[in-house]
Amino acid sequence: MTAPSILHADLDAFYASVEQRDDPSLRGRPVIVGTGVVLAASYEAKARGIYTTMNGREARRACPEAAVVPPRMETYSKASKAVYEIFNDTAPVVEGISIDEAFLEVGGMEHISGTPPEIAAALRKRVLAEAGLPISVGVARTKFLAKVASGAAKPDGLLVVEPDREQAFLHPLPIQALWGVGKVTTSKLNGLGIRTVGDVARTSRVRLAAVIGESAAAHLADLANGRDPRPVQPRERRKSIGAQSAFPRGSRDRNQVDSLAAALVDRTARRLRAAGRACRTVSIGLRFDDFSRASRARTLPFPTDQTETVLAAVRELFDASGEEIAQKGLTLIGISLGNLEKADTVQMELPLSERESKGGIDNSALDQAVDDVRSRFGEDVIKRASMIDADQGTAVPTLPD
DNA sequence: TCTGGGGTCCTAGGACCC
DNA sequence: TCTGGGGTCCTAGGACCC
Repeated sequence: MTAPSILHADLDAFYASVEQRDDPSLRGRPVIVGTGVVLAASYEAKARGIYTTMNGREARRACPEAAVVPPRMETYSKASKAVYEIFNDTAPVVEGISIDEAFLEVGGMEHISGTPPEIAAALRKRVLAEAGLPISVGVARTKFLAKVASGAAKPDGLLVVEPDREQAFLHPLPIQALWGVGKVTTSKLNGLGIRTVGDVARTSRVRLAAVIGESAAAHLADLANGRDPRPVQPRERRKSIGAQSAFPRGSRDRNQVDSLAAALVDRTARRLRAAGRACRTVSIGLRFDDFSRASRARTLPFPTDQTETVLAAVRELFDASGEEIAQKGLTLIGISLGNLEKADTVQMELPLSERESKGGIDNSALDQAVDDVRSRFGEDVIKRASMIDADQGTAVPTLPD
């Protein structure tokens, strides 16, 4: 069996730790980040029963002595970048999972920086010294085991799972420890009398598949038996980008909804452009008074990064949901832009004369647009040009000569 | 516990293509 | 009285993650 060489590094109570780092008066005290809802709680607050997503009012009642601070997302983002620099300096392959956790592959580095447990210990020291933040690290043979190990090491700990201890470590854990097992899957498996990871390992794939489907069954059976062939690899670029906003129940007013949607589109489209990306699929998400949800999507025939174009699509989608919104009342709207591509396509609006739009197009308008783009951006920027029928949304591929 | 804001992945059916 | 089937794209919904 191969030796453990995968690290899972996970910053402890990340947002709260950043606050305690930046304000010494908060150290050693219960700290709650987020006013409306708890986004993060320091370990001192967790010890008093405070948890993430908890209602803010509830949290203050449970722990009146806690310091409640508003989130400072930019500061957390900066702190995360500093820690990722240390990750990248520590391992040749780093797979970022989120703002506060990552996998590191450190196999074959004995002669350079030591054994994986030694590297993990050094990493923890560096993150504390240079970023001022506590971090827990799990070391194991697979990603899943390393992740569970870092969780068991918390707070501010290091845990190495040796290959001959894997079963003893894993099997007593509740099934929620398995990646992909949440509330729904837990209750389905409990129905079969399955409560621990060991129970999953001892249950046949066929029996598992009968309640959770083929694919999930294979996945869980693998994890429960210590099989996890996924290598540590850098993440591909993000696949969607979005924003959402919740509000007090009962909003049905068309104008209110429209202006909030426009603000969300504006925010999201800015981020899209800042990332140098363009989207083809525009989706909206809705949550109603009764907490039911719905989504609508539309895929454009061309990629765009323009606020106006996205907003037009969003308005169409809201129009299609108008009746449902009026009936049920909204409590949340979200905008999501998917099918992201590199923003290397220019979309131009080209008004056609009535004769052209009714009686077929003679391409002279397109030629003109191609000339226009060439004069603005250079001779060889155009790889392909299409004409879009604005009413039907269909693209007519047309190659420029 | 009456529930934020950012994401990923999976399933399933229909359209459309060859 | 039945049937082609494989592949891709799109939409909608849902579970799950941090």
